[in-house]
Amino acid sequence: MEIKDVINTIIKWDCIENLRKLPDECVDLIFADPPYFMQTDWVLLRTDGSKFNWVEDEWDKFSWYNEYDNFCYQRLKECKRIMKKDASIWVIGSFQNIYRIWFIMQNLWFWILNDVIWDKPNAAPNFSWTRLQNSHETLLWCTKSEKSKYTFNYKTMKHLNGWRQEKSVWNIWICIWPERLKDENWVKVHSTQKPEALLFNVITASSKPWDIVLDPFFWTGTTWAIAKRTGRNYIWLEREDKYIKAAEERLSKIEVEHNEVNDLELEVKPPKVPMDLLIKTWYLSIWDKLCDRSWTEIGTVNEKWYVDDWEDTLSIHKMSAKHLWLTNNNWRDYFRVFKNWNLISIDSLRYKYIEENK
Amino acid sequence: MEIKDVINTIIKWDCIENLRKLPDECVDLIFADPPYFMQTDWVLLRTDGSKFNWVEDEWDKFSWYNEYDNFCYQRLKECKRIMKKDASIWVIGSFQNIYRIWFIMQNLWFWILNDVIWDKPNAAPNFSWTRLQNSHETLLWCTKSEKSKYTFNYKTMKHLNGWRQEKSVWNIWICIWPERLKDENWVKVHSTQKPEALLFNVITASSKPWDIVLDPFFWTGTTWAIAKRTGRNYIWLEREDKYIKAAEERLSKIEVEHNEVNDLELEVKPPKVPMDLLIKTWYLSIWDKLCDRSWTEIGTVNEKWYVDDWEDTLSIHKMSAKHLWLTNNNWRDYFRVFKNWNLISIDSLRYKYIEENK
DNA sequence: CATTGATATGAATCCTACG
DNA sequence: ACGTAGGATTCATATCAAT
Repeated sequence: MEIKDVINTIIKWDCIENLRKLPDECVDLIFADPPYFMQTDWVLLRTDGSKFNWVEDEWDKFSWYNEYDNFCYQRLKECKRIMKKDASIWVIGSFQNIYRIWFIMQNLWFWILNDVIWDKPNAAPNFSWTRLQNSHETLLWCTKSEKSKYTFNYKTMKHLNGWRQEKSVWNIWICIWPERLKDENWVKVHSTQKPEALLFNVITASSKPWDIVLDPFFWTGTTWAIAKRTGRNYIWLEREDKYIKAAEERLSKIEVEHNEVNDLELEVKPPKVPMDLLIKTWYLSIWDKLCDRSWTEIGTVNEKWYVDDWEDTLSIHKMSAKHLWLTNNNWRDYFRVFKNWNLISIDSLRYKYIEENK
Repeated sequence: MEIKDVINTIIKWDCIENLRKLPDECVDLIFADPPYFMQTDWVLLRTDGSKFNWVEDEWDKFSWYNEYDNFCYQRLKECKRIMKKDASIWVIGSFQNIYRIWFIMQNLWFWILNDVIWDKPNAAPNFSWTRLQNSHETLLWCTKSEKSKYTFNYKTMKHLNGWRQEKSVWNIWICIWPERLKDENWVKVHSTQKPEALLFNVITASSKPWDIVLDPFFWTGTTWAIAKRTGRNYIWLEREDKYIKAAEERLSKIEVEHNEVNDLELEVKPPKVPMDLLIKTWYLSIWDKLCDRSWTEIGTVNEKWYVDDWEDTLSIHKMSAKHLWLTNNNWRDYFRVFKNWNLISIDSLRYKYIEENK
């Protein structure tokens, strides 16, 4: 089976068997929403006597931890296999399952980047008064290995968060009508439909346009709806007809939206301005005297862009480290140059270079 | 060793050996703050060249996962032994360790009630644009077994939360000066001092006045400061002199505060006044007509304190269930009695009985 | 005295291209 | 793969000095 056969189409199949048919290292992002394993054999009543519609679907009936562990292990193992080298995976769960899941994932040598809390301001209340209202779920954001050069769109997320860096706690409303899918009898199609805002955050934070996104569990297609809208590709594994029908209808209404967020226009990396460039362009001259910020003379820049003090010739980092009594130093703002009767930091020369050479 | 020898005093000892000396089933509440097993073996400098100080203490050094797992397992096992039958335990951690901790606790057959997120609005930022800012920690609230009749002060927590149900996400500031303890050189005494607000929530939610509170790890005594102030007893295990000194000084300044929260005055349970008592004392009469809240007559109370409708004789719960088309019902407020030309709920008769027969 | 600006700091698996 | 050198970066809050 090849990627071109499965991309951007809906294919009805059983999850695990066909996951196994996908080629190695073929997807960039996985969003996995395994069943939650809630052990609710009892009927939970509201205090007014009406029945609370709990998760009671057939897929949530696992009689043993072992069975659940094995279920997740098999799928997560396949996920790891089909992930590209630098892909990342998000797994969502609650206290009933997420701790077991991360234990399984650690055994598979996934590497965790963050555990993210989905804080639900409008979560269902606790009717029994016996515990705290369970108002959050947990997402694990992991890479295939410690060495992965994963995608993280820092600036885009910062932009979406009012220009402050995005935190590990996300305040997002749970899915309600009209976003919530209902069937012809006005019954919700799926008991754990995830809100679009959550998937939007996941996809925006950790994927690029044209990346291939996969959801290995068989839900309502929120993942693919957002993947399509944000201009990502998707592989769609779906098992049950009723879900396929709802999702197809939903997807047909969605068009790709091009904008600065979806197209990652904010992710321009700042240019690096190395010492030799500053010297070549005469922002810094060989034999310029370097001082620290209190006008103490340290040394001069030589023709190899190293710094000479009275006894050593060292890289700019090693030299600042030496004078700070450290073994290494990355303090970019340590050195000053005497120019126009002022002390100017090398960093400000870099900014000047960038400003004047746009 | 007996409880009377260790209660409300500071005892210098090595943690695990002396935990083993405590008798079985002697504490009501445990707050455990194990080392987080941070694997930070590099140096991070701020942009001004200063060093970012994170946890580098010896107590967080473990050779590998199994050593850490064993460390936690030994202590949590002892915790379970010394917990009273209905005691509960809170364990705090972050993604580096909390998933391993819960795996260990599941193997010890602890029963989880909630995982609580401590959302830190003023957490340290992420300096390097590589991940989301890690702005939370996780607490696991567990009982010794599924059958525990643990303490949960629902109404008190609701009161503290603006009369809304307390959630599983707590927004609490990290501990800063002046709350943060400093030594004579103005250096923080401990790298991981927990804020008092967090401990206050834990103790208030899950313990009663005079309960015995234990913290099996050797920190700055925030747990005991709050335990003392809220009128709980404590057992204090401490290892290092510098921590003992700081904590003793801190504790000497604290006095028990009596108020409606600490004394749980809001936790008045709905009165348990059985039907027969209401009838014996003439708050309710045999043959009184029972209605629902819309004046529809349901039936009458008979001499055996059951309810007769036109066809059945059932307990008060089964009867309300029948009329609500349910298999069972615990809605205490369903039935009304026609008295003085008003409909009065049976519950309000119970309150009246309690009020007039104190 | 009020306001402003510089400085300090907190349980964080926190860089990357090149040779 | 690994070592090395060079370059880029943070948020909320509190304190304290300066204006």
